[in-house]
Amino acid sequence: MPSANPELHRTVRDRLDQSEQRYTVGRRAVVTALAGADGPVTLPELIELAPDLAQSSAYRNLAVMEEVGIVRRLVHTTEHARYELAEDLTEHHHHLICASCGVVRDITLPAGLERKLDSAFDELATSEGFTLTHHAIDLYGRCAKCDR
Amino acid sequence: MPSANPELHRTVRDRLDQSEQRYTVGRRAVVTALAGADGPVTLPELIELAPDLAQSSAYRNLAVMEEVGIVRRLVHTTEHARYELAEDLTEHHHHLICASCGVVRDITLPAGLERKLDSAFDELATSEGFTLTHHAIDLYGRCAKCDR
DNA sequence: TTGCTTGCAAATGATTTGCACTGCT
DNA sequence: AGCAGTGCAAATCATTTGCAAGCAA
Repeated sequence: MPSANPELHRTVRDRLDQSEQRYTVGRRAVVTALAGADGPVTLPELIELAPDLAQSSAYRNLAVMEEVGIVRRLVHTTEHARYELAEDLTEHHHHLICASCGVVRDITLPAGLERKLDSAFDELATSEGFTLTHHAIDLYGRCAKCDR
Repeated sequence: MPSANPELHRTVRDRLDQSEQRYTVGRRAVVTALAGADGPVTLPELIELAPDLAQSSAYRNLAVMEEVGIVRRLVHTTEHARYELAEDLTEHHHHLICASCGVVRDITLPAGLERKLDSAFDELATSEGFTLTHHAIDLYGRCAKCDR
């Protein structure tokens, strides 16, 4: 997160309060570390940023704060990895993911939109010094079955 | 993948040949299973679709075929999960990922583009019976450091 | 034959959990 | 005091690997 929101800690505390959770030193350390990083952080990185925190506490605090909506964990699934055929063997597509049951469905965007995206993405990446190879878009929601 | 490409197996065999790899029964079973699924598949699912395959062989075949570019594994990182603050605590952003060194940098798209995407995504999801909550876009490439 | 592939069982490594202790409230 | 939070070490679970046997070139 580029710039730390000054009210961040207050907001976090409020949100924890609402869930009858405390804003402990360890949790504050996690939030501060995440807020100071310029991208999502792995657990070893987090512990490097907050060396006083035990590994297990880091995991536990992350879990609590994820539950309460303060932290986001970036993986498609907690459990098993997912595999698919390479794109040049199929066709360019993206994923529609049900946050409730976990199904993942392939979807295709309109060609015009994809073209527009490609150039926008390229421009952005170039300005950051990256050479792009591909992109992935995940849409999260609830599927018809889980929605009722 | 909705419909199985009839030349799929030929292409796969060619690609394996080029890397001095064999197209064995087990590998064919993996490809057939992936081609028949309507989305990316977990390992337990794969084994259900190809029951004669031992778990370890499934993993090994997936690894070989990923190496050769036949299979794609959908995870942000093989090793540690990554965490970040929830979006309502920061701001809506996406990720620029270096495929070589693994760094992940936050990026922001032009507001106009985001708006356009939102409506396009919503429309698409709705037509599939999904109610969208959010989306994630990952741009993959090589960072300046790894690129030279 | 020669070497890649397989299955099984054991090893590895990230994440989780039991338990006793510490520290808020 | 009472209970949530912590650290440590042990447990779990997905994935990987060693090894002996099977199969293709």
